Amino acid sequence: MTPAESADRLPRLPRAFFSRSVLAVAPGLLGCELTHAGVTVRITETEAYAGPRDPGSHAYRGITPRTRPMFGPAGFTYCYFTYGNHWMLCLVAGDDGIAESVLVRAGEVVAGHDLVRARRGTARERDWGRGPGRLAQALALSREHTGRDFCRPSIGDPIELTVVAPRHPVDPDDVRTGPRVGVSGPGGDAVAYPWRFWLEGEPSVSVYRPGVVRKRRS
DNA sequence: ATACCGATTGGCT
DNA sequence: GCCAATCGGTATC
Repeated sequence: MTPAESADRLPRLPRAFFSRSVLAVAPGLLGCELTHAGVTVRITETEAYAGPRDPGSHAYRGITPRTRPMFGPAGFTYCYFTYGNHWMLCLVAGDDGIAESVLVRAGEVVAGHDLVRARRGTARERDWGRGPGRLAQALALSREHTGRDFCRPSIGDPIELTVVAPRHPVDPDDVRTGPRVGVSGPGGDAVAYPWRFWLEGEPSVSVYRPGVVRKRRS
């Protein structure tokens, strides 16, 4: 079965799925299958970022050209570039005007192995989607994929990205939560923001790394 | 116009 | 475990 065929067996998750609170959407994406550019991954790790009141979010300082998709309706992508090398994939959640999004941090490659092998170079298979930068590279996502409607792609401007429900149900006992990875400042607070979600025992889940402590810019 | 920095990764010790 | 790479976005002057 080709990746496109497997993705087409199940309907896309509807916009209503993403229009809920990001704290429901982020864990709800675990086990779901994400397909883009010939590759399908099973999502194993996500993080929630919640609006201008969340100091760990890019939306904390208000709307900017880069973060604009986050302030729009659910069901759109927010892709951004960081550290001079890496693209990240976020899926916008919540209501229009509420800046919420889910960072897709890791996934297990379930289709399109040959494409991923070519895109990820010498990396071991376990590392193909282990971390948000690696995952975006496996899925061939970059600047042209931000701000795109993946629930109802517009005619003539297709984004070939689909998210479908888990092929096999996720056991709730396998879902773990903890502090977000690499978030500096108060947004990395393990008690106030335990907004990282992952599937226990999955080799593709990225390693935890605390954010660097630095004083908050005024 | 310029300085600072990051929701990371890969290579090396 | 440690650290350099690398550059666009954002803030600041």
